[in-house]
Amino acid sequence: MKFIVENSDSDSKARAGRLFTDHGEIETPIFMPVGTQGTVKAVNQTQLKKDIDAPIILGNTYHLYLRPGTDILEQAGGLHKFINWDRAILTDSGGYQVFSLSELRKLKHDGVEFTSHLDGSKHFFTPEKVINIQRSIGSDIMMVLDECTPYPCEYDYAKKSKELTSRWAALNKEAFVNSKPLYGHDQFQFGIIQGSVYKDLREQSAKELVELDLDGYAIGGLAVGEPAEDMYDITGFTTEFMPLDKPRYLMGVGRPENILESIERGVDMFDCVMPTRNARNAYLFTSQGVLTVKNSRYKNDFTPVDKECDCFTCKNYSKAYLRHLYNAKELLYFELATIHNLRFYLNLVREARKNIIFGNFKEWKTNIIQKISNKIVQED
RNA sequence: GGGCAGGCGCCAAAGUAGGAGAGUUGGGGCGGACUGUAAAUCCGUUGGCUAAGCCUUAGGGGGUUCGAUUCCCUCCCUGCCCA
Repeated sequence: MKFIVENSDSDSKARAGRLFTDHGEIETPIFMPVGTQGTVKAVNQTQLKKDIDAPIILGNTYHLYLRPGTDILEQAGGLHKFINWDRAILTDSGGYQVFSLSELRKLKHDGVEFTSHLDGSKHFFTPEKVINIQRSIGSDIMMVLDECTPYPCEYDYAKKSKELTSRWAALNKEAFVNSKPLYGHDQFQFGIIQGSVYKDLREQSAKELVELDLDGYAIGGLAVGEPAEDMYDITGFTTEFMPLDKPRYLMGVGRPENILESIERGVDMFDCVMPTRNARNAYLFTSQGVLTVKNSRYKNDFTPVDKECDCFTCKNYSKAYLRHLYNAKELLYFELATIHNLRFYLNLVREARKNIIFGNFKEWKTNIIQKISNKIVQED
């Protein structure tokens, strides 16, 4: 995989890079909208391109495997064709479902057994199987199977889990080498560094994965309930052991301020359900702070969600209208709110990139975080 | 005009063969949470006050009773049926 670091910030580890895939270039730092089931909830692919301008989105191996299933995906010619998306796709392996569906799975030495949340059927995921499914999906970036540990996590468990993840990663690599893309475009594979909040485990995990010479490396198992300071600390510590010339992906993160702090610590890629899920739950991000648009104080506020925002929603509609749509349970609400939040996230990382290139990332970051992380209480 | 069935908190209802209590369930309102999505979900709250207590409340008024949302009388209102 070709990845070039174009510019590094002088007084932090922040970098501006460019990632090349057969489905387009991705300027980093980047935020990748989550589209678990082959759709970023509430918005369509044209909106993702035109209104949000996302160069890459996520899909999920576990969910797509259960439904529609690999046979349908293969008949469709892969996920890109199936969902009519010609930009990049990264698929998570199902490792997060090991965590989030913990009551429905059993961890084994060689894989994980899931009880489908859809119909109760049993399925067994191994590193090899996860690669094969992702071959059927045809994602540009495939993630290795891992265990995303919960928080808090005992040291001994974190150690065992990290060992499991490293062992699986080697098997992933083997399956990767022994298989081929199905649809004529290249696919790459990222490893996932685990180790909970324990630095020695993080270091070992990073080294073990780097040894496998994968196309990129992710930091997993963070943003699962630990204090933000721990997340920053572990992130900054872990990137020290990640190759400079490969993309670094912090999985599942996060709030806008989390992303900026992690960019400072050397991370290039992010994903999170927060902008999409929170949009659906009336929580909107703006340049002046966060707001809950369902609150009664907005019932006659006919100004845009964010005066400084250039998104379709802010250019055309008011907070009062969004609040009305939300309260009336109108479907247009989800679309407008999701467009706004995703545009905000993508604009934020684009701005971060500019400021890294300008060389004043840290100063910009400090100022912007102060503005965007407060809760708007007064009318602005 | 007559008969029958009803009127319970913002709304719609449940319940009470008289007995704990501003009191059940939905909805609505209000507030909060959400971090590699089992999430258009979940949680809290929703009479008043001089608030670990007190006051006022089940269509209005009156009665029986130690005690009434529940029983009786009367008036008002709603729905259905008959003239």
